[in-house]
Amino acid sequence: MAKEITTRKENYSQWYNDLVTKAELAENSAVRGCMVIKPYGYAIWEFMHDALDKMFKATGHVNAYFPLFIPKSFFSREASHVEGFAKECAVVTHYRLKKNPDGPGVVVDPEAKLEEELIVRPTSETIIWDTYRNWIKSYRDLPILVNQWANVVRWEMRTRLFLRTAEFLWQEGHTAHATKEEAMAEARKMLDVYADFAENYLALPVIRGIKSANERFAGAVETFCIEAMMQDGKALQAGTSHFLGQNFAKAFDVKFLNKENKLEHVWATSWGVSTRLMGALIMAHSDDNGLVLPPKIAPIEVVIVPIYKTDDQKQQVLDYCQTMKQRLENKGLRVKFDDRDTQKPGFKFAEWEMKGVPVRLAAGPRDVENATVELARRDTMEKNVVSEENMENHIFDLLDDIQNNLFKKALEFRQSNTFRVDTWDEFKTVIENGGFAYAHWDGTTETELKIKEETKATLRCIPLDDDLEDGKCIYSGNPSKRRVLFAKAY
RNA sequence: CGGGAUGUAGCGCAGCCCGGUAGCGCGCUUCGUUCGGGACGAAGAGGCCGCAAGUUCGAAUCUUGUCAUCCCGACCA
Repeated sequence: MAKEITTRKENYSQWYNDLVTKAELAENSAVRGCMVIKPYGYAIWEFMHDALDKMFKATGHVNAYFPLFIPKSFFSREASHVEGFAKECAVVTHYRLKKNPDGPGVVVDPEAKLEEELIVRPTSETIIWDTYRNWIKSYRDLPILVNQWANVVRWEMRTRLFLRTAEFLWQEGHTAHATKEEAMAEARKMLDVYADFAENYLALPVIRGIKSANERFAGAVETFCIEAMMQDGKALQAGTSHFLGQNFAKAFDVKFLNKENKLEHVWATSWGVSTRLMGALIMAHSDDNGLVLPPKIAPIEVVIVPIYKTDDQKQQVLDYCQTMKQRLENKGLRVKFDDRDTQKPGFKFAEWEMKGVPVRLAAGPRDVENATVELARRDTMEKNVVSEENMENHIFDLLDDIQNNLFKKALEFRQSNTFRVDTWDEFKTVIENGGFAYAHWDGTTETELKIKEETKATLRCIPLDDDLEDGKCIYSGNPSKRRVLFAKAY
């Protein structure tokens, strides 16, 4: 059923390499799984960054920046948090190199050992909460609504480009509130922001839900998430928003005087999305011709390809295309005029398709003569010749239509691979074929782990918008109040 | 860290079993013909065959070690 679009070489190498490559660090280096994001790939990230940043600001947040290095002692404070990250931290132990006394090159200067090791941030909760202690004294200082755009390092055992790299780019929001209700509302609000972004910008339908205790973020009281289905039927967690309760405030001793003049710990949230979203985008929409980008985050919305034979034609056609480019840019569109003389039109068509450009405008002598242009859309590969008079409107319509169509297609795909299952056999079949299974679960971690062990399916989330319904656990047969979402995941 | 596989030109790979001067496709360079869907012909450039030791007159090929990568587990956004 589901087409497999993976990060395997044989399937993606040609176009995928335009976006990203695995970093080739020093020979024999233990640093593995770092990625180089190439300019075209980075441009896509920038569009995500800009759109999200606007949404954060529209919801009252501001940006700040905290240090890359975190003293080791900070990690000893919140027990479950440190446990969650301890196994994947890069540790700085020295601060100086010196010339190798026994040969060429440099060695670590043993004299320059740090008294306290520094941890390269795997996430910034600890250093931010240490800082918040000094910022927060009174209820008048609250709420603090701060976001940070940064890189983080997690020393994963096994890496995969975009989905799980040793270093990745992300944003992390860290907020502090006077009341539990306000913090909870913030965590929910940011989940909605992510869902809105995924669906309206990335054309990626998502399911909002709550993580089970087992899948919860280390140190959180409640973890909300959005889950998306990729084209092979597997689930990808596209974003998380955590209600941290007072855990970090207690660990870092962040207290404020409330209106009743009583000392109280603050309530917290944190939320983040990463360059993993690019992986989601690729795996959700791409086809055998390469990348397919939703117009709203396509670095190039329209590419113009001229077609000509003779020199006379060339000049005419180039002038014609130049006019089209100007007209489209005047309308605020992101346009690329591919006037390279070194490639043939057919080559250019294929190349821009590979890069996912939503709309292609081609024009040759025939079009100049008839005052037309040829418009091709990336998602369906349909072509149409239209009069140049209304070409702007046609293109706006096309861009809208592509954006909507990509979402619709992804949604229909997800729906046709999502099943409500009531027997263990059905459950296993759905999971094996790759798909989402809504099933009853008895609410215990023990059952969750056993299901994982036997089927590789993980409990993706307890959906927020699911109706309550009495039933029996798919595995244990114990009573259950609602269905939860199971799937194989990346 | 366990199990499996791989490492040869920028990319994708053959050659290894059975040792004897390094091959193919794509890409790249030059010239010509082409140009409305990845053009064709001719001529070129490009390799410490992952690294190290060993066996041998001789190693991409055999042996040992080592490093790295990929896949499957455990871990994770």
